Amino acid sequence: MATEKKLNCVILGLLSHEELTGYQIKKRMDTALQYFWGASFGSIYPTLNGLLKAGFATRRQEQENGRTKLIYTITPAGRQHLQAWLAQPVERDEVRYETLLKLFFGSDAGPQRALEHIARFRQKTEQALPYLIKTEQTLRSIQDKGAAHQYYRLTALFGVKVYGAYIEWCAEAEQILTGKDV
Amino acid sequence: MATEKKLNCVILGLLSHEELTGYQIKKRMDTALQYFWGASFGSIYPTLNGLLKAGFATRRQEQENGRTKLIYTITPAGRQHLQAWLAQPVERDEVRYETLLKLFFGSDAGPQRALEHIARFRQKTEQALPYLIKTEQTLRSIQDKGAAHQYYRLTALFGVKVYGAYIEWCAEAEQILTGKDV
DNA sequence: CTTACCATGTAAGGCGTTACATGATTCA
DNA sequence: TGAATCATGTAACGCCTTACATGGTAAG
Repeated sequence: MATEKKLNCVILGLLSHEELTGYQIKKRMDTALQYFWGASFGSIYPTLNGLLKAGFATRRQEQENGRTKLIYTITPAGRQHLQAWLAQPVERDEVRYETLLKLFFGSDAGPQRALEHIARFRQKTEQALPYLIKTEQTLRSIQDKGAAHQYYRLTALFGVKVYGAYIEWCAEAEQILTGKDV
Repeated sequence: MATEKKLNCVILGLLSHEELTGYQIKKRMDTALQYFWGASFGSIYPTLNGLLKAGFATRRQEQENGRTKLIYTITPAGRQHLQAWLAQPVERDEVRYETLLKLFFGSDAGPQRALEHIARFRQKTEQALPYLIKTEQTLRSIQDKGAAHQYYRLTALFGVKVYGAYIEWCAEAEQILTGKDV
């Protein structure tokens, strides 16, 4: 079956928990999945159509205050497909840190430039960290109320750990670049 | 100029340090850049041709034991282009953790499955970590001999920190899933 | 009244992977 | 002699982002 398209599985996964519109799916990606997966509207809507055609989801229209919503629901076939994918080993985790690229090649540009890149990286990280910490704490407190919470918590914890490591690294990198390093 | 293609910059960056063949470039990506950037031959060779056409690199042929090598060298225009890119703020760092996806949606599949995914993730991480630690230590010891080493060290240190966080997370996640968590 | 948000989609174009195709050398 | 490594490239195909296109509602 030649490597399943991941976005299919992400969306199927989200739909396995609750009915959603395309717009809401995008919001989940920008919040709960933010630190480990992302997608744009331009890929979400066509993917939803693909899911429909494949019989993995159905949709219905609803009006809410004059706004038309297309609400997607996962089908039994969709659940089955998702479970099959979930059971398979991970093919590949991918990272692409442009920040590290700019540091790796940054010796000619000098420490000032490197420190700027690190500062921006730190800022983004520090901005996202409180959300992650709060999410992890919330999920911890309710993990006995619904099996899924424990699994969400796992991923939030990952974010907390990794973002924490980012911040530590920023501090050490700054020390090294300013010569305050041992 | 509509967002520079990153692989151009990665390759230009590598060439700014030393002359390389396409094959060697691939090797650098599989070792030194491994934990923050990757690319396949199918993208490297066409990109090298693009660099040639753009005037950012030149190449010459050499024979070594009957093997034909095409060795690429960065041009002044290439260096200038690289420096301009280096000076611009990072547009986006990207991560895509399939492992976390499988955990996030993994409640129906149960803890056993989740633990398997974590075990494989841990294994890959533990396998790569010694290389990172050794690299960081080596670069630390020689960072006064050549400015670039300090910048390499920064990225190796990033790898050490982040992979360390991965391992910590694996341990905690296992505790949570096996109910040994507080 | 205007900005932000809710809501859905298409089109163009770029980027990248996989698979294919070829061929030499080195080492066990 | 067979496997691994060195070495270069193309073609098909898929996936995704950006930009475009549209239109309603809520809040300040």
